[in-house]
Amino acid sequence: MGNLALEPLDRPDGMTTHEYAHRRLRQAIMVGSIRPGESLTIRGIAEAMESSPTPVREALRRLSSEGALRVLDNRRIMVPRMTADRFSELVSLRSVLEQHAARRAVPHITERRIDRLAEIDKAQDEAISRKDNATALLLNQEFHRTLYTANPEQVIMPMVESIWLQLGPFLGIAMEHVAQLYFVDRHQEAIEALRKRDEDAVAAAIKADISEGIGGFERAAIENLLRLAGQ
Amino acid sequence: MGNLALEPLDRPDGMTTHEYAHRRLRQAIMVGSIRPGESLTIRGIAEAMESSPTPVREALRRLSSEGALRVLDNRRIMVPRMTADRFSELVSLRSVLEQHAARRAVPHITERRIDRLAEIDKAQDEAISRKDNATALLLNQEFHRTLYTANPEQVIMPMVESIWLQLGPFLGIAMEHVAQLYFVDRHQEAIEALRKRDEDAVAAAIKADISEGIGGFERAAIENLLRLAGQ
DNA sequence: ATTTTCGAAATGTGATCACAAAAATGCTTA
DNA sequence: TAAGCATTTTTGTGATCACATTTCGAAAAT
Repeated sequence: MGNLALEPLDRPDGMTTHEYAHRRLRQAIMVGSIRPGESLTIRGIAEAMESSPTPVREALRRLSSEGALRVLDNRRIMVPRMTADRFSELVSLRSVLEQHAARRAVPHITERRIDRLAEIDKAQDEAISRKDNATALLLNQEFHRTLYTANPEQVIMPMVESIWLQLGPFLGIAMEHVAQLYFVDRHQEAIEALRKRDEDAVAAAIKADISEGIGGFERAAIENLLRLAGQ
Repeated sequence: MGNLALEPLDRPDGMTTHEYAHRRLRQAIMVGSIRPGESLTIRGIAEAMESSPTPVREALRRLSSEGALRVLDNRRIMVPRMTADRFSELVSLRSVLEQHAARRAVPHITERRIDRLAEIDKAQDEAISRKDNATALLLNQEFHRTLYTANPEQVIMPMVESIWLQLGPFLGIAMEHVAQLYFVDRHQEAIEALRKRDEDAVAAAIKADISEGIGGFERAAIENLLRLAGQ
């Protein structure tokens, strides 16, 4: 039904349609432009991106495996609704997972990569100071991703991305209803710990970054926010 | 191509073909009957289970999101090969993830469920004593799953299942080349800790269960095993 | 004997169609 | 006005087909 708010995305040559559909839907879910609870139709998406059901279905299956979508008993597909319990579960898992990812990255980190982290952090600070929440959020993700992908063996990253994707829609709602997002910056602390190759300190910085950042949402605040958004 | 070793699986009424294909392939990968490195073809699978490419493709996309399959640049699909590094990464992540899952389950555990855990553990002991490795492995999974699913909020379990799935093919190889699998039983310890609702003790039991169990594979042993299997 | 080349077969991909189930709509009835 | 019912539309699903790319195998050339 509703005309999806699917911003056209850059599509490199040779990218298959189902991969493109996956990327585009993923992006839309991540920034919260598909509202939780809203149900998606295969034909609707196919029409919106001028393709056909087959590749769209593949994209939807992948996204449901990634936790971004939920398949109901009626086979209807929707973005899962957030609850205070689910939020708490997601945040605590994110903390544990990312601390571990950070620890496993430390032995592989290079000075060059640490420099890149510093640059990303600087760009994020600038985005924050000009109140560009969306960009700041993206740069925050890039900071974390750049750290964890120092580890050449990538089994954790897809799981971290899955958590981000599941938290995304709620953050989208939060950004709509909260005047100014509160950004924490434990990144500098993490960078200093990385220079010393101090695993414990890096993990501690990541833990603080998450618990003081997204983990800072009080239970009552979450329920209030969801009520405001009509969820 | 190779005739897939796809054992027919029970198919409940109303189960869609793509879900059935997913289950069947998943099972085959989990027990290692599809060899790592062997490449799968969509048409081959479709023919083997007497269906058509469309639902098989959906199943394959899900499995690749779950880490069970890897899509190569040539778009060929295969079960990823194990390496000593990947194994270490998987096991350490499994430990962290399952300790956390166990902790989050404790507040929701009931005496009835603890009783069920005791029953599963007993059945596993029996399977071990009659050297039925395959059943023992399955019951071990069921023990862990029964514990973690006490938590009604299920965001961790799919990730744990993903880890198991990625470890599965290697365990299959191990079972072929090792005369007798060494099973640890820290389950009794976990059960006692659960009766006391002692989170730390439960987590410690799970950690020990994993590090002494699958984590007991020495690096050299893994490489040796892989060489034996022609990997 | 090894490498190269060229045609045939196999394969991934995406669009289309038919079918059955589910949802929506409009009408009738209490 | 509200509830029940039948019809129509929408939707998920799975099979089939056409097309482009890749892979494979045999023959030819070095």
